[in-house]
Amino acid sequence: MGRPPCCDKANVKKGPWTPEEDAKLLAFTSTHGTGNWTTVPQRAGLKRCGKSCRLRYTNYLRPNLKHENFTQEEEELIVTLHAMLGSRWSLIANQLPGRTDNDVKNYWNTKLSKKLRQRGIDPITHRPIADLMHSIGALAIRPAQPPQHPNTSAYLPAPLLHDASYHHAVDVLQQQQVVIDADAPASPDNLDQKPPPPPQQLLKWSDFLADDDAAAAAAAEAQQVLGGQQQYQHEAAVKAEAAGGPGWQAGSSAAAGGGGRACGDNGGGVGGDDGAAAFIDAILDCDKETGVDQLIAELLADPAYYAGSSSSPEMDWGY
DNA sequence: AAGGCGGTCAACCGCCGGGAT
DNA sequence: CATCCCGGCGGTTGACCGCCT
Repeated sequence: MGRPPCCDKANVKKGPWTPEEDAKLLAFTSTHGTGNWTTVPQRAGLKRCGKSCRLRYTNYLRPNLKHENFTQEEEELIVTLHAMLGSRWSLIANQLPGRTDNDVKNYWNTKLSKKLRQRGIDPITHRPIADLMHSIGALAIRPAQPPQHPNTSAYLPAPLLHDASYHHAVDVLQQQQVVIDADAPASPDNLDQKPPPPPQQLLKWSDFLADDDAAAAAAAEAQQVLGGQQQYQHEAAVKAEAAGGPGWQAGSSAAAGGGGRACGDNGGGVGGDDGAAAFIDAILDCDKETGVDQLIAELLADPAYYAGSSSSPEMDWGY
């Protein structure tokens, strides 16, 4: 059971907002600010739930919102950030001035994911669908392998980038002596738990597990370094595992970290209202330090990445 | 002209994290 | 430490609109 409703639903208006309601809310917020949304409806003379007021304001009435179409630059940024962060729309929206998380989410669901699919890219993993099908086919002829470790992210998806680039990114990080297990310091026990994958195997499910686990753990490590602003989804994945459910979804964003990060100090702690933006900035900074940003840029510019793209090295979304 | 259908997007719902008490 | 409350988030829904037949 979740929390009880935040307001008396019987006496609350639902559905589309009228211009009068918008005017009331705008007048109230312009004079009183936006604190304590639960009291806003009453004080503003609205028969609305406080959450509804907050949503209406943040998604529609807030100053400096853009209402025009997304630009190509914004599209590219969304795709890049989605590859890195998964469906963490608020973080992505923080990098797009004037856009809300709802805007970005809707645009992704209605436009961008379709474009990616048309290009032969799986919008969830950002991998070529052909690769995924190949992997599925290869898995289908293998005997099932139970998870080797109780805390493994057994259901994490495969790396989101091209395997070669993904593993290159991991190599880069490992060469920098990145600590890849955030939950426990590196130790012989941990090494025992995660033996290196045997070489010369074209595809092995446990290889994905090891890499994803490492990527998720490294992302969590980076998160710790960044000041714990956001609880990384690796934890959620572990929790989901412990609860008996698949942790792949919760861990997907961590795995989407592009090979894990544990960069140095990014200029102190991250906090306050700019925390999320600073978090993204820190990730991007880390990518620059490790060269992952270059990898992503190369991937996005690579026609082969967008399987249907025939010629242009740049992203051409025009249809 | 009208009904079906799909796309878009505003709004709602339920859950979670964190601060306050 | 436990509980309550609030803001925020992501997923989902449903109304609306335009296009097609």
